[in-house]
Amino acid sequence: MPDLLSRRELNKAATRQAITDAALTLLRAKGPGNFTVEDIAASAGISRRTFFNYFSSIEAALASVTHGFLDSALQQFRLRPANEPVLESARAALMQLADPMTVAPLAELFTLTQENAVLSRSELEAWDHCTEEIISAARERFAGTPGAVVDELYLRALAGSVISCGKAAMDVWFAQCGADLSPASLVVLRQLLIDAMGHLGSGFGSPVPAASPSATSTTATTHLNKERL
Amino acid sequence: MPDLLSRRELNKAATRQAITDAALTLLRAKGPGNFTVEDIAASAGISRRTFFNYFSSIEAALASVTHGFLDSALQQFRLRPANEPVLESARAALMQLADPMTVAPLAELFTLTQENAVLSRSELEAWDHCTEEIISAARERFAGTPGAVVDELYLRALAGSVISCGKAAMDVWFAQCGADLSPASLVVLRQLLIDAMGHLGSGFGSPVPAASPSATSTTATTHLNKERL
DNA sequence: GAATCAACTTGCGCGGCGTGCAAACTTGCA
DNA sequence: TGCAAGTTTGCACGCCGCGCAAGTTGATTC
Repeated sequence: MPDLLSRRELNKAATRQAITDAALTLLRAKGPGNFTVEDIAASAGISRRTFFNYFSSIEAALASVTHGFLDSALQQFRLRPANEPVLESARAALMQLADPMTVAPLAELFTLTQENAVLSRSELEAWDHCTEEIISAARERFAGTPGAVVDELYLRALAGSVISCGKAAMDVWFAQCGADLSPASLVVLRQLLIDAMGHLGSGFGSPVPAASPSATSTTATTHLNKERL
Repeated sequence: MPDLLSRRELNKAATRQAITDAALTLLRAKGPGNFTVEDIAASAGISRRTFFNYFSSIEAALASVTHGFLDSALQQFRLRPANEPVLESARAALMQLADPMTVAPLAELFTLTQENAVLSRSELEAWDHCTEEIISAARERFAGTPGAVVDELYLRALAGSVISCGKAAMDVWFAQCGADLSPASLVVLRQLLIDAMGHLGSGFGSPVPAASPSATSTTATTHLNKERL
């Protein structure tokens, strides 16, 4: 009993990491769908069977990257003060993650995964899982206020929308910037996240339509977001 | 030669239908994961290989139900006037579908699928696919107005949120009403859809029922508990 | 340290999946 | 009628995902 983390736990964590590393390496080298579990196992120095002790499929192994990202997003969300509006908490939580270290793995996975149906399935699952977690977190928050009846529809609609907007921002970012992780690119990402939350906070009211010539929505919506507080 | 639909097309449609019917029947009888492609093929009177000519997996075959539902939702959406606000179009489109005939298959699939991770994966894919379609539809709509620069973020965030809210309404409905397809239950569903779109349109402004006795959502959901019984 | 037990790894086997291929069979059309 | 194009089917193959039982490794106790 030397450490808080026993040798066993360390080994497991290391193995898990080795698997995802191997999977990512192979994904880079061969492209999606062109390698097998056996390849990953060999590359990670374990048996095929052991792979399945950790992940139920190749996609699951790769999706752990997304899970990691979303988990830390959730962690940030939970750190926000309970009396803060949910939208603002979400915005702040996402903001924390728009730094190179955190975003880089996800960005790479996106670029390697894009245009591949099989893989993106697990990605969808990861985002959905995160939605459920946010629902839980928000429910706990509301449950703190005494006598309140938690409106399940409100919770689920809100959480789902927040996630959708976060995802939309990511999608647009990848479409525009590719795997570019430069500071300028990350500024764009942050702004997209802010804008998306702004749209959501303002009920998708004005921004886009037709005639209005100027206002690329970037500047317009940030203010809206601020007013909503 | 005789018909607009050739014999070939009719046969294909019939086979496709036979497959999904067989899959649903087996799902009802044995539960998710407890039957094979071979079972479906036998039950549909075709070979295992032919099954794979139509669907790439059992889940895909079952998800065709969801696809059908969402496709008709999309069709309704496209029928709305182009100058109408997107949110209103979405609300109206979803409203059209809250009738027994349309909702029944989806409801059953939900109840049979719930609590099963493997199946819900394909469901997620179906919803995601619908999101992409809505993005296309909305883009076309905006592109119709000359000189407009279509804001991709706005589009994707909005479409994703609309779908999320629709899904949230469905989830809450199933959780509360189960597979109940009575008129009263469908009224509840309609109200949930309206409320969800309302939340979205108001930027999720009135946080949570809590103290505020106002608004549609509170009344709708409380009625619901009564009727549930 | 030796004994012990729980946790983890590994090889094996098995049924099922998804697909390329080539040989039948069906439909559309001249 | 006969040919061209489209469909179904059986076969074979590699891979997947998991149960099982036998090893191996890490922690605990005396």
